[in-house]
Amino acid sequence: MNNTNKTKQLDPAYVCGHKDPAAVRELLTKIGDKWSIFLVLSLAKIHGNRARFSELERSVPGISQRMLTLTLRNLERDGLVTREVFPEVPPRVEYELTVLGKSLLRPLDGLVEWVSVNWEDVKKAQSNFDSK
Amino acid sequence: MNNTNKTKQLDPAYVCGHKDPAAVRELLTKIGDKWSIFLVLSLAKIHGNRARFSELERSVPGISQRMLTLTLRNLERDGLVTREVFPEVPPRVEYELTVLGKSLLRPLDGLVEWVSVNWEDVKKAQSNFDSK
DNA sequence: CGGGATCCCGCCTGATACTG
DNA sequence: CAGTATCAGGCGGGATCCCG
Repeated sequence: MNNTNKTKQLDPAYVCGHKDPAAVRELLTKIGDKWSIFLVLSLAKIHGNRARFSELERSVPGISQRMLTLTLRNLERDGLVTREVFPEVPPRVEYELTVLGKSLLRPLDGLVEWVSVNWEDVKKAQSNFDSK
Repeated sequence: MNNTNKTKQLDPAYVCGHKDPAAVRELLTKIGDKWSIFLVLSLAKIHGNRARFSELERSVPGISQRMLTLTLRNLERDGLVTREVFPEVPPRVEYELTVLGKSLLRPLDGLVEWVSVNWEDVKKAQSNFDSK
């Protein structure tokens, strides 16, 4: 948990002052990563939040084997997914969202919701900006 | 919202039963951008959500002039900030969060909150992972 | 003061090949 | 099947110079 606790829900100062901005930025960088969110969200919608390597590879078209591996490693390192290796032939490895990983889905949904509501405005602003 | 309901279940990019995945990813990429969030959050905590170029440069330590300019341009293009030039000598330019920009603070705060609560766990997971 | 224009390097990432 | 190893291209971003 955190120590300082001046919780003002929407006060911008809270956003900037209260918490280490580097940590926030680090998280957002992770989240902003193309493959990370696709993987987290893919796992989120899979039954049991669990899938093996090849399943994930198929469920995230366009991802290279390399990036799939690297991204999964990072997610594992961050404690967002678990990696379980089964000593079989051929080998089988399953990845699963942790409780921590699932908890991230909630704030993530907040952003997704924001996109649903405001994305058209953003696109409109963009095309308007570009036409000048 | 409006997009055709051709919900491709197998579309990897399809986000958890939500809208346009590319848009979500695009937003997250923007948000994940180091300087973008720092600028948005800086503006958020400034009185009137308004500041001039040099103020922002000072309030976001480490940002280069180039990135400040580029990032502000992008934010303006996305309709998140406005840019107002005053025909003076020396020139003065002020940037201000738009209503749209401010609305983004709310979901953003959700992530910040998540960091406050879970960041230690993430760090713990990381060091634990690294020590193996 | 608030940029625009260039140069340039590091790292991210994709493609390809190999392996337990 | 689930990776690792290696090479190469792109580009994000800093540093620098200049201008209205």
